[in-house]
Amino acid sequence: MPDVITRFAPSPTGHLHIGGARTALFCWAFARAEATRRGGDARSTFLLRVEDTDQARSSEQAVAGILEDLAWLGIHWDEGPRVGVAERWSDGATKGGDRPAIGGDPRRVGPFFQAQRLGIYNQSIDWMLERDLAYPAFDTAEELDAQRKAAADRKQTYRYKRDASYGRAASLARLRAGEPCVIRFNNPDAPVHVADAVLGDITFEPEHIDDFVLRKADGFPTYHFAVVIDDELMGVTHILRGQEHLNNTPRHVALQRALRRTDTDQPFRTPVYAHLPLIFNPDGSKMSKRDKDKAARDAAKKASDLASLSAIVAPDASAEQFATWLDDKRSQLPTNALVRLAAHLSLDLPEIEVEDFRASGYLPEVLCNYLALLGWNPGNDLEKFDLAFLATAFDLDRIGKTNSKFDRDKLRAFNADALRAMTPEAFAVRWREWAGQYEPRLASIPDNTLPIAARAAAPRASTFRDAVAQIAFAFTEDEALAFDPAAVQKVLRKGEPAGLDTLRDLAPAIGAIAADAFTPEAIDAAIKLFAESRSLGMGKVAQPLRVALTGTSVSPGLGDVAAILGRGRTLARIERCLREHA
RNA sequence: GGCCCCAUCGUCUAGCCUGGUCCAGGACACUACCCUUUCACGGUAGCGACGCGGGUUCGAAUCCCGCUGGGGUCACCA
Repeated sequence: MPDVITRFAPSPTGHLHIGGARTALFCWAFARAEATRRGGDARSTFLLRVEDTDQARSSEQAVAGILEDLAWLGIHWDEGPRVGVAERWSDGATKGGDRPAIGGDPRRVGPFFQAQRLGIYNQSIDWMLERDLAYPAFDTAEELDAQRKAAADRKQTYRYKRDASYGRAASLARLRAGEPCVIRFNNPDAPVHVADAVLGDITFEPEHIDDFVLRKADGFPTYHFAVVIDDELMGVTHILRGQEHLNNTPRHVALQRALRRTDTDQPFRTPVYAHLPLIFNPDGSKMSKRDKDKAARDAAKKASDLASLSAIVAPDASAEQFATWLDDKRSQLPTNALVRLAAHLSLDLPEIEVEDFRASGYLPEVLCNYLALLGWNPGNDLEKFDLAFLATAFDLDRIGKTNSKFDRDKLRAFNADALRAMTPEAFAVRWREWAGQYEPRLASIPDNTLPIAARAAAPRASTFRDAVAQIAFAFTEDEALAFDPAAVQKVLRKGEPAGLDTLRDLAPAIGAIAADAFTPEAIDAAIKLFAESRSLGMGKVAQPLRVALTGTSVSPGLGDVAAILGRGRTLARIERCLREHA
């Protein structure tokens, strides 16, 4: 059976978008599952190609970020840029030591950066030029704009088409003379049928397909041209991509029909296309980086002191930039400025890119699981599954046609379930690993205490970031702990006996536990014993202690809280509470 | 606006191809109750959808047509 070859072809103009991650996931899963279904000697190849033909917007930094995000998700490519990645998944945590590489070029179809393949594209351009399948065009941007505007004024659709008066010989001469120009496709007037594995057969009439540009004036190929050449040369058999590309497909198919390989003279093959439904925000808008600006802007406008906010964003954004940003919905703040502003406003920025979900403390396997459910399902009630399952069960015929809205609540619920399913020890390992990059405060919790913190936080957290918030009391200096006035009034002052008095009586019982026996179980037992000995309800005893240790009336279990703090800090906080509220 | 795609609970969806087993199943969210030292977790129950109108048929969520609605796309961006 023939091999199955899929590809993910991101444009390195920014971070990996969540929609792109899903496309990559589907491409990866399909190659694996389809090769297995074909059986025999069918191999699967998932390749990664970087479409960096936009010189102005592409960056090496973006490439690195995208590769890193894909690797983090566990979507490993067989061919493509070679990078070292940490091995994950087997035991849930990152392994130290060896960093196996992923990527490479065993079939010698690279390079995988389009900017390094200009010679390849130009060979085909020359081939087409010779046969009048392509031709140079010398229109300026202004001329084209004017023509488009004129067409719009006449309420007509603009379509670039070479007419009979075109002077081919003269144009080729100008091209040879080095005059700047683009190369356009001499598109034959024929209808194009696209057989889409998801959407079915679609016909595009020739009057809607124009003589689009193949090579830009800067010598770089356009997306349409590079994608067709590379998919052929790299042997791609199945193209899975977002539905926004559906209207591009007839161009690609028309090109495939016109082209032959310059090495073997074989005609280009048309791969199987599968256009994926799109993913939107809950309100139906496009998920875009601007959503982060919008959230921050809305919060900033509600804040009272705009001048101080302006100071927060400096030096990443000037005061003028900030002022502009506040009023202009389209303007964007540098990421660093945005992040600091959000932190200052205690605002959670909406996650849009994979990096955002990572920073928030989602598990990569959960993100993949949730993403897989957006536009695909196994056909039954099964919702929780892993990459290994996808690699066998994924198929094109179960991809949906309808666009979906990204439901962050459901993702959070899935992540919360996964966190709760972990042992405290496993949770602690991955929590620590995450915190190394995103939450330095967790370093203050010693290794032997972290599982206790994990156990305390896990049932109350949807993400690692949430989990940190659950033990935030531990990050405050004992003498700096803030007491919630309402809690003090209700828990410490009111009642008979008053909570403060109960706390004073309870303190020695806690203090009686030795430092090396200061475990959650021992602490809970001491509290319970004390309550029983005084014939007091647990609430009467526990709540005053809770306020003393955390400053609030809401927290994880007291045994855990006290154990996280340790004997010394626990007693110090009780002592301070009694002193401050006497 | 032209072209193209889509249409089941608030959301993600199963069912549709191969009409009857669907007064439509699951998940998230929401509500109530139970558990409980707070908050959670957990448990139980509940609320909640076939966009509208025509056909075809003994029978339609399922097939056909129209309408409406939503989305995509119309670059020397990808």
